[in-house]
Amino acid sequence: MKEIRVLLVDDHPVVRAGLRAMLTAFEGISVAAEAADGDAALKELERLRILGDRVDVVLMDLQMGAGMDGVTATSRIRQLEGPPPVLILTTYDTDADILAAVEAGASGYMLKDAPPEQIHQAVLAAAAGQTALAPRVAALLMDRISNPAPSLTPREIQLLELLATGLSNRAIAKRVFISEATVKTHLVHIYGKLGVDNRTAAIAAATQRRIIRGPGTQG
Amino acid sequence: MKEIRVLLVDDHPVVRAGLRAMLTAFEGISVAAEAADGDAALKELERLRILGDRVDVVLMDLQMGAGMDGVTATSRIRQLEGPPPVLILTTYDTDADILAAVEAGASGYMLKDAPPEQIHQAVLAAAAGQTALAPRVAALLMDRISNPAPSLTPREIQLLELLATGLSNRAIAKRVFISEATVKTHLVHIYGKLGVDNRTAAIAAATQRRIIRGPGTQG
DNA sequence: GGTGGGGTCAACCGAATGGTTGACCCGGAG
DNA sequence: CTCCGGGTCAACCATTCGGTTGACCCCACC
Repeated sequence: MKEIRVLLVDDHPVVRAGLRAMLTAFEGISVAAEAADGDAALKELERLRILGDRVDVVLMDLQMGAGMDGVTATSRIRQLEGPPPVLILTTYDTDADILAAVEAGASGYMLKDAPPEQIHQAVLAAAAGQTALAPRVAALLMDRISNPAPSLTPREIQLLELLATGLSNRAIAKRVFISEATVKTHLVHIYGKLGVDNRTAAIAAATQRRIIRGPGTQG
Repeated sequence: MKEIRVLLVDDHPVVRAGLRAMLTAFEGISVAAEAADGDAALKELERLRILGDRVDVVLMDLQMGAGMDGVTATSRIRQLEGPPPVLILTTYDTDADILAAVEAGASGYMLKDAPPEQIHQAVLAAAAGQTALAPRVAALLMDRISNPAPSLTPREIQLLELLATGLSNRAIAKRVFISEATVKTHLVHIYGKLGVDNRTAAIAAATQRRIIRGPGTQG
């Protein structure tokens, strides 16, 4: 049986070391290379391709402090010729992350607190071209299918972002050159789509669903 | 020179494996035991004590999915007789977290994305009874000293966090078993300290200054 | 034994927000 | 062409929020 060669992508050296130790403890798995962000991952893939080295699975973290984030890295990788399956291994099971990753072409989604054997199985499944979802993630996806995603208009998202900066309705109105009445109209629509009934809850909901970046979340 | 014996406390098997691999790669450091949460950590310390085993440093994650969280675990450990120094190793550099950890008796605060050598040095420093702060954390503290610290009370921070989840004054009042009037009083104090004049701006300001984590940023 | 800070609460008022209805314009889909 | 959705605006009203004043309790500190 061929050995499965894995590319680790995570910005934490600690986690990379952990994955390396954990995976190499299993028979038939080796770590081809490591990368700290999406850019480095793509370069590593290119480098290994030139060397004629095989990469059977990319193990990717979604949250990365600097550099290309996991979702865009995933989609970039999937746009290569004969791309390796990308298995997401992340800390959070929050909503939009998962959808974004799946849309980007991820073939699996595991959580970091999973026991080693589960991660092992997921890597095997991914290498075999199958899909591997953590139970919690699977449940979340099912939930999301039943609950249709609210699609906000660009204008609504714009107002939502201004909202999150702490501006009042009047201030928002001045900022985008519309009347306060219009701002309120938009907000009502936004509340309806997000299933909330006040501005702070809207910010919380929108941030949670990654519709906007949280207040103060710069960079 | 005596070998430094470390107790790892982290709910992620991956991270524990990583720390183990990373630390044991250095001379003079060994991993005495591992624990997945605060409860287990205390039990491990007790068990090792009975066995006559030494623990020179506790390496503790703050965020733990289930079981006792890192801050209370830290204070519990520091209440033991001849307690080992507790070195916090976590993902976030939020103010509230850091302050709480320091108050609980942590002797260091490192971030998980730190390079191995930095973590190594921090463990050595902690074992020697010194304080070790990640550069980013140290910078944050310095910044806090120069910048007239808004110095919110724990209660105010608590309300601020609830505020950020989108709760109304009444809902917050119910949640913490106080009257709506009291909530308003606290909010007025918070607005004053943050230099804002409404709740959304307070959330934005508090998030920006890392007094709280942004809405939807659960971990 | 004050003094002060933190936490609690009530009553009050003006301002802002939430929510509704109805209306107009415009551009693209059918 | 008609219909519909997005965007704009006005008027209205109930509710909530923002802010003040004054008060009480408790506890740590001097």
